[in-house]
Amino acid sequence: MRASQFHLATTKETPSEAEIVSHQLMLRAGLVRRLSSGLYNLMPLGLRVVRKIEAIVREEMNRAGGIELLMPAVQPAEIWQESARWEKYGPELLRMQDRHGRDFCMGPTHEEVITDIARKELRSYKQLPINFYQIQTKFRDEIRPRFGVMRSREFIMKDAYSFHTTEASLLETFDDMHNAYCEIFNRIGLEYRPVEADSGSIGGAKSREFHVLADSGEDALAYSTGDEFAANVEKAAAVAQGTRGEASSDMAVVPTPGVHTIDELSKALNVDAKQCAKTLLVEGTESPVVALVLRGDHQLNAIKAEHLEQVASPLTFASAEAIQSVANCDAGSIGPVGLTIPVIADADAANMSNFVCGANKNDQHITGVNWLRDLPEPVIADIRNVVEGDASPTGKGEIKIVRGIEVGHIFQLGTTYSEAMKATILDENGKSQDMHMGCYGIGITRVAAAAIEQNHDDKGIIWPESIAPFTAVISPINMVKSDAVKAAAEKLYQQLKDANVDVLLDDRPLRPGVMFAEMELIGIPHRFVVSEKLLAENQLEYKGRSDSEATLINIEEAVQKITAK
RNA sequence: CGGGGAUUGGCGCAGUCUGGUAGCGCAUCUGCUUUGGGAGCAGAGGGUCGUAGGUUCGAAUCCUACAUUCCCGACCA
Repeated sequence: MRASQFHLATTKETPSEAEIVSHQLMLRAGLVRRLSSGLYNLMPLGLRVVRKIEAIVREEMNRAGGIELLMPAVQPAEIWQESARWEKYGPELLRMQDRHGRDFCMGPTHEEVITDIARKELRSYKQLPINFYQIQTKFRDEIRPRFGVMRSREFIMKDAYSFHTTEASLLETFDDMHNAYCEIFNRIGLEYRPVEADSGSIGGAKSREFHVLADSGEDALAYSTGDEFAANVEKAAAVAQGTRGEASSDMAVVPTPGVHTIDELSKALNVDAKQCAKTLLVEGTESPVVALVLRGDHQLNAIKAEHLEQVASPLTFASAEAIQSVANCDAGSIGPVGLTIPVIADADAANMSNFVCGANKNDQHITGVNWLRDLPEPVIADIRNVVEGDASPTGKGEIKIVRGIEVGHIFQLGTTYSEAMKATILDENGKSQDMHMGCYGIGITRVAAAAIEQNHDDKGIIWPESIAPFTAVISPINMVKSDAVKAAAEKLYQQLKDANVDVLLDDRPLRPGVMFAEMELIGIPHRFVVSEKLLAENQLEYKGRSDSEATLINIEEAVQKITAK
C-alpha cells in the first residue's frame, strides 16, 4: 500500500473525550472515529487491525473443529420469548418493531438463534458434537458505554456455540475451546490469563474468562503464588484465617460523635480496622432486610452475596427509612448486636472476638463485642472479596491481585436453552433428549484496544506484529527530489510485497520528522529509512518499533530482516 | 438511573466571574524557502459560541428548560 493512496489521519493532540490510553491512541492514530455514544466507525487503518485479529481467530477456530456460519443481527422477539429472556434481559436489549408492529431486537448474543438452528437442523446423536461459530456485529445497549471500543454498544464478536449428547462431550469441547483460546492469544502475542469466573446472567455450570493483563483493566484477578489457581475476584473464594479468639473483654458503649466509616472509627478509637465489624443492611428474600457483617478491612462481594438465598438479587442496599426502622439509626452506626433480622457474617468476621461495631444508635459504637456471648451465632458465608495475602483456596500459596481486560469468555451452558426451546435429539436408544450446549465468545474489537493498552509508549502504539495494520513501512527521505532514493524505495517496496510482507510505502512529500512521528504513533513494527546518504554506502536504516536505536544494514538484507522472523 | 464535569471554526483551548458584538495554537488552502525527528516566512478561508425560551438598549457571558457528550457507581466480549 502506498501512503498517498491510503487514508491516514493522525493528530498531534489528544481528543478530550478519550480518557484511557488505548482510546486516545486509537483516535490519534486514526483507527476509529466516534459516530455517537458507544458507536464507532472503524477507519481503514483500524479495520486492517480487526481483520488480522479475525483471521487468527478464524484459523484457530477452524483448527479446533469450529464451523463458520453467519446469523442475522436482527432477531425476532418470538425466540427470545421462548427462552424467557425477552423479559429477563432488560433494557440492554435494544428492541424495535417492524412496519407490521412485530417485535424485534438487535442481537446482543445469539443463543436463541443458534438453538433454533440446532433444533431444526440436528436430529441424530450421530451429528454431534458440533460447534458453530460466527464473527459478527453485536449490539448491547450498555448503561454506560466507555473507553471507546473497549466498551462500545456496537462491537464485533466471535461467538461459538457447541451442541452435545452428553455432558462429557461438552467438557471435551470446552477444553478444546480453552486451548484454542490460549493459542489465539499466544499467536496475537498478548500477555493474558485464563481465570475462573462467575457465569453471570447467561447461566450455566462452569465458566472461564480470558483476560489481557493491563493496569487499566476493569476487572481484578486473583491468582495464587503456589499453584495454577486464578479467578476473577468476583468469583475467587475467600479463605478465613485462624480461629475465633477468647472473649476477654466486656462490652462497653463508647461515644463516637461524627464517626460514620470504618476508617473514622479506627482512627477515633485507635483500633485496627481488622478489629472493627462493618454491618451492611441489604434487601432480603424472606425478610425485608438482612444484615451482612464483614471485617472492617474487607470489601463486600456483591456477586457472592446475591447468590445467597436470603439475599435479594440484584443486591440492593436498604433505604435510609428501612435502616431506621430496623436499627433505629443511620447507616454509619449499624451493628449486629440486638438486631432481630437475619445476620449473615463473612467467615473472617465470624472469627472476630472482642470487636468494635455500631451500637444501632447514632454517634455510638460498642467495644468488646463477642459472638455467642453478646449476640447469637451468625449464619456464616463467604461474602467478601479476596485480598492480597489471603491464603489460596487451593491451600497452596497466597493470593496476589492483578488487573485485566476481559477479552474472552467460555461457558458451559448445559441444557438451559435446549430445554426452553425444545432442542432435542435422538440418542443411541432412539430416545429424545435435550442437547447440552456450550458457548464461547471473543470480543474482537476489544482485543485491539486491549493490545494497545498493553503495548504502547509515549510515542504511540507498539503493535504486536501479528495484528499490526502494516508490518513494515518504508520511509524515504526527500523522495521528491532524489531519483535514486525514489528508485531504491520503489525497489524495496516491490521486494517486500513479493515476499508477502504487508508493507506501506510512505511516498508522501513530507519532512522526515513528520513521517517518523506518524508511523511511530500508528505503531508499525518495522521501519526502513532510505536516504541518499545511506544509498551511497549501499545501506538502509532499520528500526524495530520498540528498538531504542536504529541500525544500518545492507540493502540486500532488508527483506530477510523481516521474513527471517 | 444516581453523582460530577463539559459543549466557542475540523481538533485542542482562552474569553463567561465583572454583558458592549469572538480570539489563540494545531490542522486546511496559496506562494516562497527548507528536507534525518510533527520546519520557517508571507498571505487566505472557515464559527448564527449545543438548542429553545427569557432578562437587557445590547447576551458566548446573566436566568430557565431541554439536548448531546465525558468521567465515577450497578451490566458485560
